[in-house]
Order: sequence, then structure tokens, then C-alpha cells
Amino acid sequence: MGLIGSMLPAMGRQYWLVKQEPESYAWATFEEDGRTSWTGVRNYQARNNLRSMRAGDAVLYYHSVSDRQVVGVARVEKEAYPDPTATEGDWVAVDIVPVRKLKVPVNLAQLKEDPVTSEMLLIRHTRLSVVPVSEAQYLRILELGKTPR
DNA sequence: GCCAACGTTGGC
DNA sequence: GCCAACGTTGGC
Repeated sequence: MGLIGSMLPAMGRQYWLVKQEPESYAWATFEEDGRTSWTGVRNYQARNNLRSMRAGDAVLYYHSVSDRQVVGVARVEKEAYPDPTATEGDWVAVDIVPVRKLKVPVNLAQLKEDPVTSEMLLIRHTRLSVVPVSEAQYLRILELGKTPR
């Protein structure tokens, strides 16, 4: 994040959630790497969400398929740029860095039970791999994960 | 492993 | 522009 980005007030921050199969790129690997380029998105709605990300936005990290739980919080480090893995088409990537692992992972069943998080696009639009999250939903997930802000 | 949901492709 | 066929995702 550049000087301007670091000076932006936190109140304008947006919240997101990205999905990844742990077999493809687990949170633990992400933490070891310290930073990653979020490439490979090939869905227009997901791409538009990547484009809307701003440096400093919070990104929940969800393990899909075999794990089905939110496991950590990341932060947008570099805003959308052309996806280097795309050989054709108009696709973008962003760079994210791990911020903290949730003290307790929050699983899909919990998210469905909770009245706040059950409205999430993660649940209502299951095939979208990059989704916006409301501040209330974000805070509720941290609470369920017994994780300080 | 199965299948429902969904997005994309291509024929017409 | 419609829609059937197909491929992929992801929960169960």
C-alpha cells in the first residue's frame, strides 16, 4: 500500500470474501508465502468484484469443498491489474496479504444458522468465488471466530 | 461419488 | 435472441 492508501481513513473500508479449495492454495501456504497474487478468476461477476477492491479492504478467506469454513482475514495490498495467467480475455488479479488466522474457524453450518451471516452471497450465490460482505457480516464472523478486530 | 445450480457456448 | 447441451463448482 502506498502513502496515500495508508492515509485513507479506515471507515471507507470495504469487506470481501474469497473462496479457495485448501487443496489448491491453503491458508497455511498463504501465510508462509506472506503475499499472493489472486489470479485465475474467470467469472465476470467475480472479476467485477476484484475490480472494486481497494487497497486496505478486508478479505475473509474461505476454504471451500473439503473444509467449508472461514479460516482467516487478509487485506488487499495491490488493486486490480491484468491477470498474468490469462492468455486471452479481460481478466484481472489483485494482491492480498494475510492479516490473521481466525482463532476458531467459522464453518458453513454456523454461517447458515446465524441470522446475520445466513444472508451472505457466499450462501445465496454459492458459485461466486469473490463476493462482497457487509460490515455487520464481517464483524459477526470475527465474533463467531473469537477473533479480535 | 453424486447431483443441483449455474454460467457459457453454439446451433438455429 | 432463444434455448439445449455442456462443463464447472461446490455442498452433501
